[in-house]
Amino acid sequence: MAAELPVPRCSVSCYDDCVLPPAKLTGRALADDPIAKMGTLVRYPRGAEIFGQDQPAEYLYQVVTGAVRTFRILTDGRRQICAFHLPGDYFGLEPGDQHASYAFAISDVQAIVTERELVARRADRRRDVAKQLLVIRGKEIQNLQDQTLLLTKTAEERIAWFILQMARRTTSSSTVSLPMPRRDIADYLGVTVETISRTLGQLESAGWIESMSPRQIQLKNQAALIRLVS
Amino acid sequence: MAAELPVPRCSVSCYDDCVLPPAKLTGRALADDPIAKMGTLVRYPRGAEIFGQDQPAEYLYQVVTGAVRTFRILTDGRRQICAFHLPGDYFGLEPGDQHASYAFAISDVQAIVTERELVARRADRRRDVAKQLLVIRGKEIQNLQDQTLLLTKTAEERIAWFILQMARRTTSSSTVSLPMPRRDIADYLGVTVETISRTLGQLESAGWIESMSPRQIQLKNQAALIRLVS
DNA sequence: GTACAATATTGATCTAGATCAGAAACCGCC
DNA sequence: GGCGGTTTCTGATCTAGATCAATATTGTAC
Repeated sequence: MAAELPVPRCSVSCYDDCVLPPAKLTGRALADDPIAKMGTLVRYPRGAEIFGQDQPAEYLYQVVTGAVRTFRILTDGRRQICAFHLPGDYFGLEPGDQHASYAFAISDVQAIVTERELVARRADRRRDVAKQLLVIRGKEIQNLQDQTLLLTKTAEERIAWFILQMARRTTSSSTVSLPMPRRDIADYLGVTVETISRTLGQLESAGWIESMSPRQIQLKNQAALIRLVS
Repeated sequence: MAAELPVPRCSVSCYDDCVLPPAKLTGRALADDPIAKMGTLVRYPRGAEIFGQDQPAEYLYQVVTGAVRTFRILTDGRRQICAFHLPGDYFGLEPGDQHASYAFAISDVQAIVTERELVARRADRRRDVAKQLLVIRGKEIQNLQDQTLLLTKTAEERIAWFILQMARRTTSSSTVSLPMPRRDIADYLGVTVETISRTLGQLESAGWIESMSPRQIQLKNQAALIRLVS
């Protein structure tokens, strides 16, 4: 399952249509981002392990296309999804020098992979690199704050929030793609898959969303969803 | 309620015995910590507001004595405690330039207060300052990861975890002090005060803890608590 | 296309913890 | 010390969402 770092092949995936076209983000990343410029583009096939918990954290990753989940396995066997990483997002910059989570490719993934040590050395000399590292951690803090806030809310609020967040992070059209299976969403929001299903059903009955397929939903009444998460 | 920055007075508090004697931590902070050296010591009386949500985040704080809570007020009126800050802990280094939370003194507090702009300028020139900022954010990420993990667990596990964490963060003796009221613990752990009370009662019946007073408990069977949070 | 496995939905119970209500303990103050 | 407000504890219900169980749908491989 583990993918060696240079994996220069990419199978065709049924989820390819679920993810954001990478063009503009790659452009931004390569132009404005001092770290991405240092790295090399690596491809991971769907389901591949990008890194494992407790492995040495040697690389820093930025998603270019596809979707990545990072998660931890708890002692009771439960799985906690830490985050979903979409094009433009960084992951793998752990507080320690060991990965605190697993990272797997949800769909086929292209990512810019940079040696952490190289980044660290560069940050010593260049302020913009040091600044960028601080910004990456700042974003991660905000995501975690959102997640903790979320975990104190009702299932309906969590799921509405998740849909809106995915809408914001992927295409801005009213069609939201959920590249990950229900199990992942459940483990991220701290509810069961059954609750996800039921609640999506309720939101659809209310006429606020419409499900095209399990991985593709339409926003019919975004304002109502926003009011719900307020 | 808002405390102007130089508040050079300190009333005597009944909670003074609940907090860690500051000597060794202050020593470490001033000696090893390149940021703390830049700041000035400020006192806040119990209950004082240190900063408010949406205020410009001009300062960075490090607790020297006492305890601070940071929290957010949600749109539904509920209060979410973000963190408790004990001697040695930094707070106020927001991802943005506005505070995302309130900070209040739980007991009388002494804190080293440093201008963020000064820190930022210094970080441009000195690698150790830039590094320290990254470390502070790294610690915050770990705390938030712990909290998200916690919020998916049962009330008993959350409370046992909280006691152990407080034991670790304050004196290492078997007596744990909880300087904050039950309401704060409840809002931090995402349970009700009633559940806190009942669960502490259960832990006491099990012979794992013994409550000296509401704010002071003895660990009778630390191993059992650790097994519980595993 | 057909078949099989994985994923998602729907239905019927059960329970941890919320909520509501009140009693007891504690603290600061005079 | 005794008083009044806050904090904590205890008891009785209620409910959101978990769990258990079965069915339906979807995607993949042949």
